[in-house]
Amino acid sequence: MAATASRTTTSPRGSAKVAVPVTAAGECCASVREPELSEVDATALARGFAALADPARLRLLSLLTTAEAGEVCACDLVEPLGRSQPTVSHHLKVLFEVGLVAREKRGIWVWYRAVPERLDQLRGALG
Amino acid sequence: MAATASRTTTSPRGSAKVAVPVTAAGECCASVREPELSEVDATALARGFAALADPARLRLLSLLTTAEAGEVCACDLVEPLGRSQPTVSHHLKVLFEVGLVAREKRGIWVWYRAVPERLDQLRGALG
DNA sequence: CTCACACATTGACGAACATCTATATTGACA
DNA sequence: TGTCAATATAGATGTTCGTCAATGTGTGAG
Repeated sequence: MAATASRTTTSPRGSAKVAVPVTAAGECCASVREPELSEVDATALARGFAALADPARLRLLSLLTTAEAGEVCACDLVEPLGRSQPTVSHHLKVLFEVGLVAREKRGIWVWYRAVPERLDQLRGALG
Repeated sequence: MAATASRTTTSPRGSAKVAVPVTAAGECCASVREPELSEVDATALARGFAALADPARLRLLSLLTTAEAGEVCACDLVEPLGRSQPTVSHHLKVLFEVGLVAREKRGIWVWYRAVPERLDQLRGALG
């Protein structure tokens, strides 16, 4: 029950805006600053932030974004992370699936690099 | 095993940087752009992003940040969210505990507002 | 004092997650 | 072809999370 319709008491300042949003479902840049963020857009955004909601993945991103070569061999990510190889592989997969990192297989090794455009996209959703 | 030390094969370009970071543990603004983000900083950051990793909470933030009055009564958040009152209360608590929203009790009602500085802080951590 | 309402807390339950060990897959080289 | 190294996948396990119904807490009206 909205406060505006309740009791005989003084209502707490007119009810919340219900302005119908223009937010197209598949739009490029949903943001928290948009009125009435749709459930669909919110779910997509949440998936992005969920990928950032783990210390191991944040540290992976840190290692990748600050790598002077712009890319790092997966084999050089295991030890600094202090987790098992399968765990690191798992986290890299999560980051890859949400588009935060790209990978390229060269011979035996797989090289990972950050995708700054995707980071910017998520940053944009916060402001 | 780092690729640099393995086999007789051509090693994949010198091993990753191991530069000791200056990142003070309790520092204000840890970021993914910092080299060797510490586990402690990463965990703190991850907690922040975890609060953003849910559609319901993102929609709550959207409702709060775009409220023209700058604040919204909790009673006006339940229906637009399409979740039960206890669930909405739970999500507001999560947002409150990570500092993304502030609350003020006035009489029967509780008014919530977004804390843009905190949002900016998380945004800063991405760039 | 008592009732009705706003909001928070509790407890339960299923889903999702982080991590590990073990194993499969892929590519290089002898 | 067979072996070894780098990654990925599978399966298992303990933990965290989102949700709701039920209940508790506090506040204003009568």
